[in-house]
Amino acid sequence: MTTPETLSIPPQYDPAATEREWYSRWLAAGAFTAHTDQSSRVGGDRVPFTIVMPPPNVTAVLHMGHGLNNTVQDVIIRWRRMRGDDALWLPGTDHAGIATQNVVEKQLAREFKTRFDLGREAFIARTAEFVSDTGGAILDQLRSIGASCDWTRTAYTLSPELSLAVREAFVQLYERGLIYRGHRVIHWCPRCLTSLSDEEAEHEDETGALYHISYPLADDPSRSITVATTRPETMLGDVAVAVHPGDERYSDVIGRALLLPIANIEIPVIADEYVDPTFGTGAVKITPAHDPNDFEIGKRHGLSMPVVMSPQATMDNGVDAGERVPAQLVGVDRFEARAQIVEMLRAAGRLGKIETHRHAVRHCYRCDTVVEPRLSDQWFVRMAPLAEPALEAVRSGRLRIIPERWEAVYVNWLTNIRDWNISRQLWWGHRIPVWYCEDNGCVTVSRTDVTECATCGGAVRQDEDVLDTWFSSWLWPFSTLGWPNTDAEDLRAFYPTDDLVTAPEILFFWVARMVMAGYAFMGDAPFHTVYLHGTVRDTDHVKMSKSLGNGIDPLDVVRLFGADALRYTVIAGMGVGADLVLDPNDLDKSFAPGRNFATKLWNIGRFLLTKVGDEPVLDVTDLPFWMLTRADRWILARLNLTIAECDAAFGPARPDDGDWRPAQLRTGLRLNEYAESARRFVWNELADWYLESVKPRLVANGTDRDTARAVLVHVFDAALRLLHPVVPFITEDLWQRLPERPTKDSALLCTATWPKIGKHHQGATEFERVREAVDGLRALRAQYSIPPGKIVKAVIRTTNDPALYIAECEVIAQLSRAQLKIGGAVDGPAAHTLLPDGSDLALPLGDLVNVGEERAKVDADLARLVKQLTALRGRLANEGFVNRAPASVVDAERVKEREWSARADALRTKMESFDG
RNA sequence: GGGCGAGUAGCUCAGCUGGUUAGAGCGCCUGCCUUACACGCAGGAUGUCGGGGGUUCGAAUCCCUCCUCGCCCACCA
Repeated sequence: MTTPETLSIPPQYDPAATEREWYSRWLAAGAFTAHTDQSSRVGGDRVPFTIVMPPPNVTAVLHMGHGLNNTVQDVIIRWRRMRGDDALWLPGTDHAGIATQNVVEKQLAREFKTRFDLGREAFIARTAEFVSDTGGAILDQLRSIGASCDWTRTAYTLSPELSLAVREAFVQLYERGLIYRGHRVIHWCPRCLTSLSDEEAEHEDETGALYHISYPLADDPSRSITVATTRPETMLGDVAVAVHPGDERYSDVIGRALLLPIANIEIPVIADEYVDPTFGTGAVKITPAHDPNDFEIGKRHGLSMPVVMSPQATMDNGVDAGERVPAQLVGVDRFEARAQIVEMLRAAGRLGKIETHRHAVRHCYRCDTVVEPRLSDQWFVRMAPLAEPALEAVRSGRLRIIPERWEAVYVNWLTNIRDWNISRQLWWGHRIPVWYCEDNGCVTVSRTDVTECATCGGAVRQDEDVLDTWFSSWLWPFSTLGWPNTDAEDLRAFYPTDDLVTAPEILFFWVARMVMAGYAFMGDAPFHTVYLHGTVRDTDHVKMSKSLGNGIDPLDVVRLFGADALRYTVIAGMGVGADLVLDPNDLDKSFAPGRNFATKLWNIGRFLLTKVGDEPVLDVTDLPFWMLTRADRWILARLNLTIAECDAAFGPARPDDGDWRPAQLRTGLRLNEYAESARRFVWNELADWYLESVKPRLVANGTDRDTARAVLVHVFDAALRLLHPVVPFITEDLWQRLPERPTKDSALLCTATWPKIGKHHQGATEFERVREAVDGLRALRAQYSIPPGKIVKAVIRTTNDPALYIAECEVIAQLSRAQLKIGGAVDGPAAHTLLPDGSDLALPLGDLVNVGEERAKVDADLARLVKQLTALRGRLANEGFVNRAPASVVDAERVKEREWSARADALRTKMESFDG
């Protein structure tokens, strides 16, 4: 037998070594691997629970946003794993078309090269090499925060398997008439040299100018029409000026010609309902190739559509432009051209007033360049038919979004959905599976590569463009499981998945589109719950980002405090859907909650384990009622309550019968409440009360020691299970050190079962009376400034069953440092406290009376000063000025110190005489 | 322009469908290195729950209104 003293538990918890050790043991045991054949959907005996990880960009480096996102997923998946589900958390990365291409192009730029110098094949090879060298590093980083992903199923959007899915999806949609090639004005990034979807061109409010330009009538130069524009450089592409058909100011000029300044071209005045006669001058210049509205008007009126800018957004005579752009402007950047054209107009006397104007300008979401509307040929997905089932999913309760308020945003977007431009003029991505015949121009859309024209056998050429990155991401919940092979075991076992955890920023980019794809290709929603968490921000509430330099590297936090501290801080500190505010300049403070809790947990374990020893313990359920003390029954009851609270906070894992009932829509996944319940139990109940009260029982030999050991181990075992999802490493390490016990059901805590609510014992709340007595005594001690070391005598006179207090006398004495007498008279003056059960708690005062009064007086005198100081100090400390307090504060502090030290001396003298 | 969210202790935030004395962490104050833990223990202070109305026996919680922030969406040139 090993005696408690010989057990070796390091006094300091070493996160680095512990985390490395346990993570590799979990991996070695295959603890994270889901088992296809265990899924109840294919005849197994476990209900599947699946989360697909939002794939980070393959070249990404872990930041706090990832840390938060993946911690949430890990807490959920570990919870389900312990609940006995066939839990699958499927990890992977996204090839991230534009983002990755940009990274490699930047590398090339340092070598003074462009991708065109390399050519398409060499560029793709180089990018692929870069990705295979450095890519996926983020997945390794996720291991260090404890992510329990099934790494055997790691996916990548550009892998052969997923590329097959992409091609299948494209062809299917084309065959269903949902993909088409369109000729229209799209958002064009002149830096990335590609088109963008509406979602990728982000609005940003900017102060610009509204330039008024007068266009003279061709046949009467004395008259002119004034138009207003924020983009004068596009005037060279004007093909008309439009007015409202009912606008009397212009009724006589409709149909007549205007002379477009600079270009010196005649353009007509046309009438169109689109024009708002009350806005500006009521006349609008029409530039069909560089404005989506003008494009529509142009189509209605059969106007030509001259392109006057190059793809790089320099002025240029493009398609249909003739010589509109004068030689001096060709090649000039659009913003420089704007300035020059304004000057030219001024010189020609055609420039009117210039007003400052606030308006939204669209920017490229990858490089922030101002997007240029541009006429071109692109591939589009017809979205309205796809949106229908996605809307129905939310309306019927098949799909819930947490927090609920995002549902309205989701519905609004889907209701007003526009077609999705999916072609990108990039090289890094899935090439569009369309081939054009060189001879007859016929188009072949194919699942397999095409080498010759199907009709004429002539040479074919594949479409040069690649697909939007999100065209592969939207297939993620099923492409990663084996689709388009609909017989794939994983697909049958795990689709539909369960929860999707992500940030609201990609609700449209990704989440809504996944729902649409789920219905379009699998006939069902890809998941039943979308959990949208907040954003990580700094103390100024600015979103953390590497470029702003206000980020926190999660790996720094892991290094300093351990992964558990990071995880606990993040989970406990974040309400559902709320942002998480952390201070990048004070990691100690930001992660104190997690660090402190991990240390506390370690110390609880260290104490408990050394006292309990390593002989096997009894099963607590076998212990007869009479062997349990009040403290035992109380802590067992608190454990039951805590389990219930944790279960309630997590909520139902899935809807009972396919659809969520209205009452369930807002329940569950309150991870902060779960963490707080578990923390409160181990710290404020187990450590502060039970552990303290059980100390004497553990040093004495006999059956009561065994009872205490059994309860202690049982309760701590359960607590570690409850805490495991949020702090997996430290709980696993402590759990492994617990002595042999009948309830140990797994070699690893990681795969052990979630605690169940145990037997309810009679009188489980009686221990509360002990707590109240101790609280009462402690309060009296504080009130009368009794030194901590001094043992006082106290008397409890109870109208209830005095046996309760008698039996717990030792515990009360231990916790309050009082010699307790039950019943009897009190000699001389005494301080009294009425306990909640009606008992009278009396503390004989002797000489203490005066001390108490004096103390009360001092307190009253200084209360206001202290109050003000506290507030002021708090504010100053918070602003970092704690050492530079204004003189008045320092003075006030001094006064207070002097007062206190004088009074304290007097008190001390009195106390000493009392002690003697 | 439309929609949504937030405003609760010095700071960051919980407080769900209205019900004892409004909570936590950090910070602050007092006292303790009490052989598990000073990243701790014990005790303590601090809130006209953004302002103003209303509903109710009762409101931080429901309704109206105003103020201040933040986010999302949007083709008025």
